[in-house]
Amino acid sequence: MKATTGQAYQLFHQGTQALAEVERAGMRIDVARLDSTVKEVGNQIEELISGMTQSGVWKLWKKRWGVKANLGSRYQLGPVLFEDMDYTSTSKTKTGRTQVNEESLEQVDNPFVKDYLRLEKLKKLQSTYLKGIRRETVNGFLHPSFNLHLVKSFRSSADSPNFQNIPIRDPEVGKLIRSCFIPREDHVLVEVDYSALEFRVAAMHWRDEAMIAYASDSTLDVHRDMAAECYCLPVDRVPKKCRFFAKNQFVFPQLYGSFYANCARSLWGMISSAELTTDDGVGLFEHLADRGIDRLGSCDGSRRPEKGTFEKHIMEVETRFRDKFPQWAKRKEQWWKKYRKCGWFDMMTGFRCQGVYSRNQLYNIPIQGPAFHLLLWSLIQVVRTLKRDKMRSRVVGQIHDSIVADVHRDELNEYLSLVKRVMTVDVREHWPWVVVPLEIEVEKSETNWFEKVAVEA
DNA sequence: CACTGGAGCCAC
DNA sequence: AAACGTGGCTCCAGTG
Repeated sequence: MKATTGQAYQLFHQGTQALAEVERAGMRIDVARLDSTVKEVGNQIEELISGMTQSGVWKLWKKRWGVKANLGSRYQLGPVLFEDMDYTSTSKTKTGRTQVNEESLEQVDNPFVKDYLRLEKLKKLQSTYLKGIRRETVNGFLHPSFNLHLVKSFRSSADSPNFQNIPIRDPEVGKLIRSCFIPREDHVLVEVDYSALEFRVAAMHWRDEAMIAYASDSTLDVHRDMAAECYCLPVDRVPKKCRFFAKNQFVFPQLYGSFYANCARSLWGMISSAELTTDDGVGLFEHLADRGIDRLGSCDGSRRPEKGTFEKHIMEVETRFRDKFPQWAKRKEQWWKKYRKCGWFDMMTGFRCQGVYSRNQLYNIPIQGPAFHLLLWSLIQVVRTLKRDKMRSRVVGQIHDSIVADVHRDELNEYLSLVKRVMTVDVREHWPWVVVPLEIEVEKSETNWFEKVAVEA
C-alpha cells in the first residue's frame, strides 16, 4: 500500500508533525482525584469480593476448581453456572465454549452473578482506565501516542494510553474516569465533533442522490426514518433510544455489509435490554405484536424468514433501504467487481489501497478513512494556526471525528471561530469533492472532561 | 519465564 | 455466496 498522490503524502507528513505537537502538549490530569478514585474503587472491589466469597455459588466454584479456583476466571465461571447449577447458556464462542459475557450473564437471575457483573465492570475501570492512565501520567500530564501508520483504513489509532476509548456511555464509569481529565489553569476544555461525518462521507463516496439529500438537509434524518421503519413507529414520534439503535444496529451495519438476519437479531435484543417503548409508554413487543409481529424468527440466514416474524419485517425494511438509495445499492456491487478485477481501489483523499481485502472492508475502508482525513486536515490547520499566532491554547487529543483542545479563556471566541471556519469552510475548498455541508457540534467545560456542556457553534 | 491467542470490553 | 468495520488493553490459559 502506498499513498499515491502528493496530497495524500502531504496529509500524513503534516499530520504526523501536528500530532507530535498534540502529544507534546498533553492533557492535564487531576492526579489527586485520580489517586483517590483508585482507592475508592479498590475498596468497592474488595467489598464485592468478600461478599461474593461468602456465597453458596463460590462454594460450588471451589468444589469444582479446588485450589485453582479464581474469581477472575470466566472460563471457570461458565461450568459452575451452566453445569453445576441449573442455568442454561444462550450461545457459544467460536471455539465452541459456552459464552460467559455480559449478555449471557444478564440472562442469569442470581445475586452472585449480579455482583460478578458489577465486579467485572469495576475491574475494567480500575485496571485499564484508572491505573492505566495513572501509570502514563508524568508531572500531572498525560501524553498519549497518536499513530498514523497502523490502521488498515488509514484512520489513526492511539495508545499508552488509548485516548480514543475512554468510557462515556456508562455515566457512572464515565464520570469516575473523565472527571480526572482537567483543563490547565485559566483554560477550558473544548471538544468539537463533526456531525454525522461517516454518513456524509458515505453519501459522497457512493454519489447516491438520496443519501446526499439526507446529508445536505439538516431537517432530514436517516436514522430517525429507519428507526420508524424498523420499529413500526410514526416518523414524528421516534424515541431517542429507538433512533440510537436504528443507527447503530441497522443503518451503519447495512452500509458496512451486514444483512437483515443479524440486524433483526440485534434490534430485537435491544427491545428487552433497553426496555424500549413507544413515546406514549407502550412496550415495544406489545406495539409490534399489535402489528402482527410477535416473535424474532430463526435468523438462520439459510432459511427463508417466516411470516409474522421480526426477521421477515427487517428483511422488508432492508429491501426498502436499498430502494431508498438505489445508486448506493448498484455502485457497491460495481465497486467490489472492479476491485476483484484489478486488485486495488482509491480513496477520495488520494490513498491507493492495494492488497487483499474482504468485501465488507471494501465497503468500510473508503468511508472510514476519508472521514478521518477530513478531521486530520482540519486538525493540522488548527495546530498550525495556534502556533503561528503564538496562542496559549493547545490541541490535546483527537478521536476520529473530534478534536479535543485545552483553550485559554481569553482565546475561546477566537478558537471557536477558527475551528468552525477550518472544519466547515476551508476543508471544503481543499477537497472540492466535499459536496455536502459539514457541520460541527461544540462542547466545553470549565471543570473536567465529564462535565462538558453544549456551546452554540 | 516469555510469548501467544482467545475472550471480553472500551471507543468511534 | 455470505453476512458491519477500525482499533487498544487486560486477563486467563496454554505452550515450550
